[in-house]
Amino acid sequence: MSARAYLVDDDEAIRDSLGWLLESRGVACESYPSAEDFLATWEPSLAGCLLLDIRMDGMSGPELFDILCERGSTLPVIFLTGHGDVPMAVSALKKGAFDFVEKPCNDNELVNRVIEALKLDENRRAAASGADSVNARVNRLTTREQQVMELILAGKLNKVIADELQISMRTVEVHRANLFEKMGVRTAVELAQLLAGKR
Amino acid sequence: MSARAYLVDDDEAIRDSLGWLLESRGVACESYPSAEDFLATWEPSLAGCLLLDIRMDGMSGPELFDILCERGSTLPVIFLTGHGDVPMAVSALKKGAFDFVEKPCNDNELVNRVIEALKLDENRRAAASGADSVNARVNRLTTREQQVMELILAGKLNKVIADELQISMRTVEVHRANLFEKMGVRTAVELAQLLAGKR
DNA sequence: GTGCATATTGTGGAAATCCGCAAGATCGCC
DNA sequence: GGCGATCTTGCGGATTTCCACAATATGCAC
Repeated sequence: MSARAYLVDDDEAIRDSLGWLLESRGVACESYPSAEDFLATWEPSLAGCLLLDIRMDGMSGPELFDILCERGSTLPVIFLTGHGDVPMAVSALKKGAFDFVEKPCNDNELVNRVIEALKLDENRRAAASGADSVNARVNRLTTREQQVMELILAGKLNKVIADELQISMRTVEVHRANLFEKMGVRTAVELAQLLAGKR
Repeated sequence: MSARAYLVDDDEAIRDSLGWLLESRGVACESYPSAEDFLATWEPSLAGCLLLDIRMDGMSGPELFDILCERGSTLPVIFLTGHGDVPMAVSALKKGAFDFVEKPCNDNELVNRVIEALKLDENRRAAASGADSVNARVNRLTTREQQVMELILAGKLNKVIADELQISMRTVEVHRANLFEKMGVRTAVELAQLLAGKR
């Protein structure tokens, strides 16, 4: 499923006009008539951004946003509202909403925001995939190799590691070489930088 | 100068009442009748938070905020406004304002926000001082030592470093030992972790 | 000129790392 | 029982690091 704008609004006229606007600017778009409908479809891999009406029958926009956040969604959310409400805007933005715009709004502005949001999501996913590949590599390490890695990252010498793990230095050397191989690094420094901030 | 709430509002009545409210809750407070007055006093070392009225004679709150941001201020800013304006709230928060509250507002709420803002600033400064101490140490390194450090962080062996810098291995060893000493680390791994994310 | 910081190099030895070669033990799975 | 993954160890040599001792050169500031 490629990246697209997910539009959630209970007003069919708005879904149609906004959907047409976005498509006409080259932004793929998918519409949902209720928060519940979108929530049923949502999964963490959905990429793109979310255009969310505030007031809807059933679940409100902010309620959906809260639930998605709890479930680990990082989808940038642009709130749409017909009735200006400062506290709600403040609350939404402080919770991490991408934007909060009042209807009616300038078409160009809105499309630009959507494009910005799509770009943000793309960048985030690119960064996360890097982290994932590192995690995947860490998980391929055997238990012993992970233990040795911890001690290497603590800056300890092989002899000290051998002592702490109650094994011979030679064994430590073997684990060390194997885990470097698996992690795709050639020195302890590279390893430290690869895992910077991950422990 | 200890941390405090800086209150900027052109309405003397509000300065007095808000100042009294904050003081009565144990929050040190300092008032300014105009954005220009505060700007004249401001310096990067000012710690605490800023309570900023939107509409004022002369420079407006958002204008002051923009200028402070340009000058590198990290002071959390709470905007105060009497006339709800969603686009302005959105703009302020997206630029990094801490909060945006409408007057009149609940006293307890406001004091709580101020306390949160003060805590945020304190945490930020604590984190920054750690980073600063690292930067200070880096700055104490000589040019050559910094060059050698870069290459060490690139995971290169002393012999390679010697080759690239066109100096003897022995000299690299000397620089290496000296910079480790100055940076307060004992291994290249510790060095890499100390500078994680800083280059 | 003197003094200080910086940069440079050499010698030589102790300590540590890196690595190929070889091999034994355990454990779970088919 | 056999196979594969994992953990383990030893030997020996090449390579690298670490460091004390010793020394020369340059440039800047007082």
